[in-house]
Amino acid sequence: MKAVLFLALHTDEDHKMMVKDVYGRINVPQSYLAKLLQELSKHNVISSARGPKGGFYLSAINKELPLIKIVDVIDGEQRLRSCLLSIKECDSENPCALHHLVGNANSYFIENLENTSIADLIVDVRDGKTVLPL
Amino acid sequence: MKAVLFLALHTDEDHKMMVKDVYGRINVPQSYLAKLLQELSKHNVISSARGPKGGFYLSAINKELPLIKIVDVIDGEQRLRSCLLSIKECDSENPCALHHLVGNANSYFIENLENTSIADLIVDVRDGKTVLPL
DNA sequence: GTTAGAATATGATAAAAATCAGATTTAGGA
DNA sequence: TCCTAAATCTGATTTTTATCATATTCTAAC
Repeated sequence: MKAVLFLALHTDEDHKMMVKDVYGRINVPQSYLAKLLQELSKHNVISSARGPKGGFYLSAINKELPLIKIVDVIDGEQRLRSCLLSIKECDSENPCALHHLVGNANSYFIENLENTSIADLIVDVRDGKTVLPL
Repeated sequence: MKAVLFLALHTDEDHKMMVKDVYGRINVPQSYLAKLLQELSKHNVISSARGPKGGFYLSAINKELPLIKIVDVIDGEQRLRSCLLSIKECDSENPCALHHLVGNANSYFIENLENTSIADLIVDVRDGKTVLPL
């Protein structure tokens, strides 16, 4: 997530960045970051170009993607969507014991991830409304 | 969490249960469950008695404990309380890029864990309002 | 075309979390 | 008092996740 936002902030089709120029800026080990970015690239969440002048970057299309894409690719679609007690049939009709504790908090969060694009976030960062450190 | 709720439902000072009678009911490996229960017992979230006629159980006092205690003992206090981007200084004054996506969803959840006791949950289970399977 | 610089692919290692196993302590009952 | 049944303690093993290393493929520029 940090890496994608960082790339969104600093790259586009004409300005790419290599892993070795990113990992130090966001405090993520180089090799791990490389694997994550490759995974995101493979699933077309971010873009990449090989060879000299190559690197990772976010195209205009990439930047319009909802944030949930990043989560789904890296952590899997179940990560945010499964019941707290891992009960398959848990829903508002047949709620598990913890269901009401979450209430709509989780779906609220998921919907935000679905309705917010990468571009939306960097607007706020550029405006100084939010921060993206380390 | 499942184990504690299960114990809350089936035990008290006069009716204890051993790990071997619990793990199968909640689909948790015996040894892992044993370690978790010992940890909870050590921190007085649940009660235990050694020797014959011994076992784990929830005292009346245990049952009045807020659910957050379980999370804090097992996963640590930071598990639910740290910023999504792991930024130390992230708060509403100085929000990280993802801060508003969570909004009050997380604090809503945490407050529910703080304000709901184990006993509160088993009332609903006993009334058939919620389920506690596997 | 050749070279060099980048991502990509693949598998190995390290660290963390989950799980297992066994020795130790405690307590109830004969 | 002794035996047995339970939790407790400790460390080992397994599994998962994170991290590393390296060979391969692609591509821009000369």
